[in-house]
Amino acid sequence: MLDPRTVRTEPDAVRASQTARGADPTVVDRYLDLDRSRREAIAAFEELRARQKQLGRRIGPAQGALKRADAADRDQLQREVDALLSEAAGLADEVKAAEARSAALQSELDEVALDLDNLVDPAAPVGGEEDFTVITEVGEARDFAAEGFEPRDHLELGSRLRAIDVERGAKVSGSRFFYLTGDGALLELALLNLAMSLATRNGLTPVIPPALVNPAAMAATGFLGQAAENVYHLQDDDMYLVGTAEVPLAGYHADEILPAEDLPLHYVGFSPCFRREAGSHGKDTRGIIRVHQFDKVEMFTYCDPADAVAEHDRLLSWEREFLDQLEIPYRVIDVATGDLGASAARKFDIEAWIPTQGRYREVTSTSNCTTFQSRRLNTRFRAADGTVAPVATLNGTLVAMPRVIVALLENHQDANGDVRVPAALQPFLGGREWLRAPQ
RNA sequence: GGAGGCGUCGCAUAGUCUGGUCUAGUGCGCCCGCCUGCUAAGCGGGUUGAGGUCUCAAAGCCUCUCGAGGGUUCAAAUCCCUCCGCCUCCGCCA
Repeated sequence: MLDPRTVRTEPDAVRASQTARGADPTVVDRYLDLDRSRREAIAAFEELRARQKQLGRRIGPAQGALKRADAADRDQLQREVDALLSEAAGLADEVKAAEARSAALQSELDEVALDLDNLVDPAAPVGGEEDFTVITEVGEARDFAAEGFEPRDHLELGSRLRAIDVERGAKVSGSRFFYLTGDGALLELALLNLAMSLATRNGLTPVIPPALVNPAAMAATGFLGQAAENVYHLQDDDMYLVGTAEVPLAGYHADEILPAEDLPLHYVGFSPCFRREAGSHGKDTRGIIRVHQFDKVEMFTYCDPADAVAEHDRLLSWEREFLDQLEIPYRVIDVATGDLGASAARKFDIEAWIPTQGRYREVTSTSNCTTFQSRRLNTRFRAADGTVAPVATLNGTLVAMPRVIVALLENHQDANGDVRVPAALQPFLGGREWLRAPQ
């Protein structure tokens, strides 16, 4: 949700931002029209309501006087009370009508406001999905030809190691489900522990949140908008399965005013993630690149909006630190305006090199949502001078398990199909240097 | 799943039975000022959030806000309904 004052005072900037995203800029004008009508309706209602209150305050005393009155005064007072009551009754109807009109315009405005995406950061590259800019490339893709063997893909490696089982996943749950077994299961736990130790060393607070949330939490994070078709909904209980820990971490401080001295707040949540993957039939059908359920470690920051850009860089640096430790080649891209998602002003993706695909694939993503998300969540902070204002929120992936496992297996395989364990991960795998197929 | 109790402006509490004098009182905490070698005490004032209006801005004025949403009424913290949360007891259960 944008600040209404921004739309009012800088409509051109909002239009330009919408255009950069490939979204509709004329929403701004519909918004401004409705906003004007709404404010007129509020003024009309409040004026009537004030009159009603003034009138109402005279009724009690008048009735009291009537009760105590002598017979002589009674008729006169009775007439006065009756007059007051009938005037108040008429006014009550007007108030009710004016209030209804004002409420109707408010909800219309709220509806239109949903079509206004966050203002893009001027630093973000303008364009569509393909117009990202590459910020940096780290590490080098192995030359398997020079090493004299053809790399196996993650599913082949995972099956050989008895680490990944998609057949039984499909048997029990359907396509896009999988089991991690043996070293596969241990590998996820090792990645989790490495991530958590890195996060706590950097001062983040670990959180294990609920993965099932109510409609308010889901809506406030914006996932019931265009992403709604990818969200699992439990009809009987009207609950949603989260697609990321961002949802419960964002909802954590909803409707709160945080003391400025507590900021920035850094959380790191570990949760299962559920995604329906509607509309991606036929895409990434092999292996565990795209699945309906996986586990993820997600960072979430609440901060003073003035610090948001610096905090965004911190999240990115923590993501990079993690991949550096896994010795996986990757590149960092600055996502283009057309591919940001409604909440983000700017987004950096880290893409790991996947040898058997011969290209980079997204493994983590970090977004600066500025105050867009917090306005809907109603999460604010009290500055030193006592003023209250929306906080900025940012999120970033530390580990999305399946994709990191894919990158790890493929990049660290040897000619036999065994997989080298990077040094940083060894302490979390009982000191083992290799994952080898069981006999 | 069943029965009962509770939810008030940071915290604690009054008000709800019996609707209007609640423009929500009081204590504590916090902030400002006075007083004072300093500190404490004492004295005075302030202290929810949102929206609207006015304004360069502020002050001011108005409306809403007593867990949430509806209803009754000229008028709701107060009466009625639904929902949410917490507590106690019973049942079931990892």
